[in-house]
Amino acid sequence: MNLPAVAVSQSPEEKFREFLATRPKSQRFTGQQRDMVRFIFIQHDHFDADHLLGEMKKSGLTVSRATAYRTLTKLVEAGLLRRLELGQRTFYEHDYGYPQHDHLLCGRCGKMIEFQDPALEEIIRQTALQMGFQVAGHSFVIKGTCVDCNRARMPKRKLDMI
Amino acid sequence: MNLPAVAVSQSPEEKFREFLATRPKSQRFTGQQRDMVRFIFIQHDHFDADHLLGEMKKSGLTVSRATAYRTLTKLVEAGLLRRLELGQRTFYEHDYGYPQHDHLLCGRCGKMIEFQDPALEEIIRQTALQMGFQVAGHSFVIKGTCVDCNRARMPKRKLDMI
DNA sequence: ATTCTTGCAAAGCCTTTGCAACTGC
DNA sequence: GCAGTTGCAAAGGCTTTGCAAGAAT
Repeated sequence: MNLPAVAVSQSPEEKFREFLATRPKSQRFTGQQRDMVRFIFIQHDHFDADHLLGEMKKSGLTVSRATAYRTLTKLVEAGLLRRLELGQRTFYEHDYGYPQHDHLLCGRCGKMIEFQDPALEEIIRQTALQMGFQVAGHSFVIKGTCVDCNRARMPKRKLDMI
Repeated sequence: MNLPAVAVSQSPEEKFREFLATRPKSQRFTGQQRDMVRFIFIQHDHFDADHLLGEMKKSGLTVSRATAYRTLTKLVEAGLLRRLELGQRTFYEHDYGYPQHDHLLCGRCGKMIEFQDPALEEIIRQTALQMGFQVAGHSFVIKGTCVDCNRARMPKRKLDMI
């Protein structure tokens, strides 16, 4: 958890119930969905479907792969999760109760580091204006090597010399 | 072709030959590879493997799917092509002889619009500095609806009113 | 001649889907 | 009880790979 949370009045579970109830054709809130929402919002991780299934199973919760994918899609539609497309894999992270941000991705350890920069919004706004483009969203990932992996790779002296 | 090309002294084909010859274990330049390099650099498109195979076949050039993928990988390693990961698909575009830039992606027609903004470099530099992150590259895509698709969807009057 | 490349088909990965059984509402 | 959800297994879409035949140096 890198960035300060955003104040929200409803629990993720409540918000999801509400979302389901107010859909064009009302949808149901099931036990598996409840387990998933709770499990996902206990911790603040970036995760993919496979990772989630593994962790839930470890905790004694059972959800089928198909249901996991189907529910993740709904959670995104509900505004609870944000989808991150990295390479060929899809990752998810909290959207509800968490500020908009972007990521640095370490190619060595796979760690994702969050950051915010208001200047980015401005670039997007300006570019869109100039191009007559109507923005729906964006994806921005800086790739490289994180501090820890850098330190591990490079002798201390060399770092001092820089 | 949106942005002005960058002056280069070698043809893409020459550059690729040189790349192959100077690899740790020297690699060969084959007929299929030559066909691909030439074909790719005749036009300035964003394309994926499937699209490339289709267009080449139309032009009477034959390359197997496996070879296409293998050669595209080498062209990226050689610095001739840049890889763009969009959703689950991988796209390619010219890197050699073409300036660094980012993209707007229209969700309706799939068009990719290129743009440059020096402020982005600065954001990357600053963020990396602050996080002790060593940058290797980045991917930045603004998603939404392009001018043409906007016009097509919206009655003219409404546009005038804005 | 040697060693790398090609093409085919098979396999890999992640994700989606058809369908019968099941379960919220 | 009706309509939406689950789980299974099968299928999908894109990419990679093992291997024998072919080509570049």
